[in-house]
Amino acid sequence: MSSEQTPETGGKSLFSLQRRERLMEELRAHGAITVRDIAVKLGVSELTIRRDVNTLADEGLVSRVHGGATLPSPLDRSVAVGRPSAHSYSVGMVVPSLDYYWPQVISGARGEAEAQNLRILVRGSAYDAADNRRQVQALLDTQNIDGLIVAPDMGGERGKELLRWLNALPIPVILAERRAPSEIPAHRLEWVATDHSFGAGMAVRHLWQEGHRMIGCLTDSTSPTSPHVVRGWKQALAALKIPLEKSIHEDSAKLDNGDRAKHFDHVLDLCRSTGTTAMLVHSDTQAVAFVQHCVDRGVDVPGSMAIVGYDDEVAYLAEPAISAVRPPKSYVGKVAVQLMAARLAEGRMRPVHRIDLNPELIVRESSVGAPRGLAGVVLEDSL
Amino acid sequence: MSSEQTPETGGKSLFSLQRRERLMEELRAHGAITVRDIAVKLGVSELTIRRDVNTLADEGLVSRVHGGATLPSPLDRSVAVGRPSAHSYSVGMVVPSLDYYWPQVISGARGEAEAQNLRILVRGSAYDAADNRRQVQALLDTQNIDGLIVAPDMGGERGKELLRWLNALPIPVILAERRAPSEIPAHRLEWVATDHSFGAGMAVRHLWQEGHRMIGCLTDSTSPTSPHVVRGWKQALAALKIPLEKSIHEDSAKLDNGDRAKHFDHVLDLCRSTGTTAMLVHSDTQAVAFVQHCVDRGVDVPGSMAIVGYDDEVAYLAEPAISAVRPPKSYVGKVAVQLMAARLAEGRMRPVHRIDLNPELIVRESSVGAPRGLAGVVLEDSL
DNA sequence: TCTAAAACATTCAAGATCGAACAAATGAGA
DNA sequence: TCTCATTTGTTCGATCTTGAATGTTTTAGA
Repeated sequence: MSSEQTPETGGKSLFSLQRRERLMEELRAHGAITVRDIAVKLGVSELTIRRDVNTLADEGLVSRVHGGATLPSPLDRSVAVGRPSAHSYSVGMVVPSLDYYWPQVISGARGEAEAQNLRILVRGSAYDAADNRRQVQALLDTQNIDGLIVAPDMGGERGKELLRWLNALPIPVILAERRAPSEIPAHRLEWVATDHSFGAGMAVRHLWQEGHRMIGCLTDSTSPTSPHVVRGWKQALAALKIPLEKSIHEDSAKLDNGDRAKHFDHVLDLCRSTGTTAMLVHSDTQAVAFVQHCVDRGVDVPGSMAIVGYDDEVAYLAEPAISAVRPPKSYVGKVAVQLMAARLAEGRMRPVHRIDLNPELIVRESSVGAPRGLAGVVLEDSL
Repeated sequence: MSSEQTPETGGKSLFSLQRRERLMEELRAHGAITVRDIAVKLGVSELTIRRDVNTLADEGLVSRVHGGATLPSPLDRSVAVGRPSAHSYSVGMVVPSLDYYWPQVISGARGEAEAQNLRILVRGSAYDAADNRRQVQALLDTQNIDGLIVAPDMGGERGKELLRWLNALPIPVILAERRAPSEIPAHRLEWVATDHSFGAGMAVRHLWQEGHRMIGCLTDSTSPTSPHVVRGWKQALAALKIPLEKSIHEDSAKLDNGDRAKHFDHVLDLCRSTGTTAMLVHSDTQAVAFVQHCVDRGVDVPGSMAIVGYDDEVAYLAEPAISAVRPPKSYVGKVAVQLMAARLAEGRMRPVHRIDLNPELIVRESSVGAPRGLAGVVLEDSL
């Protein structure tokens, strides 16, 4: 074959940088290269390739071996020794609220950051993609950020666009309490998120075990976690063969106090007519309000109506104390920082990690004991 | 298999560094090696292996024994210098194969175990729930296990029963490359698994970007990972709006050599009639066979048929070298041990972690360049 | 304890690879 | 266009890696 001599470069010589890039490509494809093969392939002398290999080896990008080069190996003493990486990094953190939920996440992150010798720069944002991006950009511009932990708003096309932008940033990005949907190929994004769906399922199964056979769900559709809670509730119903179409699913997101009371009465009516004896209530603040309403209406909790709150900020304050699903907020922050530290230390070779954390079910008084049913209870004047 | 003499490097010789890496891998996978076995396996003389062992022993990475080498042992006077070596915990590990896939997982686990000062006890099992349970029970009975890493068979009712049993064990249990289905409430089980579905999607999107518009899938239905690969393939097709019902999905699991050739011809016929110009082939061994078949039939790879293999054990040996999705096997083991160490250290307060790792796409020659189509290619006599 | 087989160390040689020195070519800037 | 700095190529002796040959040590079994 006459063409055997022809290098693939088609006669044009490459600059050394391009050549080294090619060399690394071959290396990534085959794991190892011989000086001879590459020299022939690129149409340059072996000595040139050897010099390239030396350069790359000095930067720690390859391991030199007699006859060629391999991907950096831990057995290669030249790279193995000099990497204690005492270098300290700065990590930006953008969260959608500094009042609710996120303080504990931040606190977990700060604690771990201290252990990992990282600096954390926190910025609050709104539940809004445009503002998320503004805040991230501000961190990138003014601070010297080595990595980013962020909980972006993912609604609509703007959310997807934001995710694509985050995925393309030159620094590692870790989502907190968010997951990129699989249809957008954010192949570099890592995340750590609570499995709210699992948490909801746990609550439903707990209520089932206490003897409840119709279990409803009250949600707050304004919260980003709400869809996951609903999904978990539905899956659990399906697994327990509770008919979904007969089960109560109400939303009292945007109601003010007066309307809320009316809505709660409506819910109690529905419970009575469907035989529902237990409710999963998303956001424990709302659960507190609902329990209060039940007590006001003479509905015994948990006797006539068992309640599990989703989230555990204030659930213990109610009378009776409310059982609640508690997301591992501080661990979300902690694990995010662990991921970031490992990513910064290990670089690209480390595979993308995506972590689910399970919440915990805290059983208090509002959900224990067999159901007595609501049938005999009359609103307005019980007994 | 033609001859057991054939080294598995397929004739390509390795550099010394790669050989030593392989040696360490075998060592971590099996605990001990004989000079002879490795020499045969890598196709070099025993003397060479002995020299490698000496080199590694000088660095304290192995302990020399008559006939081979073992992992560094505290009994070995030459390494006994600065070792606290009081193993805090023992972790059992039960995997379904010691020949395929799992050696690298075990190697990663052992490497991390050393860093975490844990002891790992490995047992091979069959791809069978009953045997899994037997092996776990044996570890529980005879060794003093503080934790368990296991890759159980999850098929059928027996698989579910096994998971429930594992979930109820008094020690922490971590699944490797397995996920408990959400319908069984294994609320204590943690896991680390490769997101094969993501990997398949990555391959499809890569082929799409290279210009392919009909992308088929060849699977091996006997493998537990196969369903995930197929799911990822289907999802990616849907996302790219490739009609699933017109796309090729064939299985050549239980075919012997002659039938396989026929089946491959059948597949090529289908490709021609559907306009399919690219295939995702599960298990890279099968991908190698398929590429070989294409070359034999005068079908140009990648010009007329682009191929991406799933898994990356031997893909680089084919001619042309096959692009492949590479699961992060050693990280699966490594992360499992990290999870276990943290669990043993922190106890019940730590939330349950469930980790997905993304595979990597290694682009080689078999998938690059725009498709030319199969239309003009005639089987049996090209040109 | 003794013996045979296997494993090991040592030496040497062949072949390949490497690197120093110098020459030639190339590209950027005056 | 010319010059200088940088990159690349050639030559050749030095160095590295591997394997065969040979003698010594270790191991397992009688």
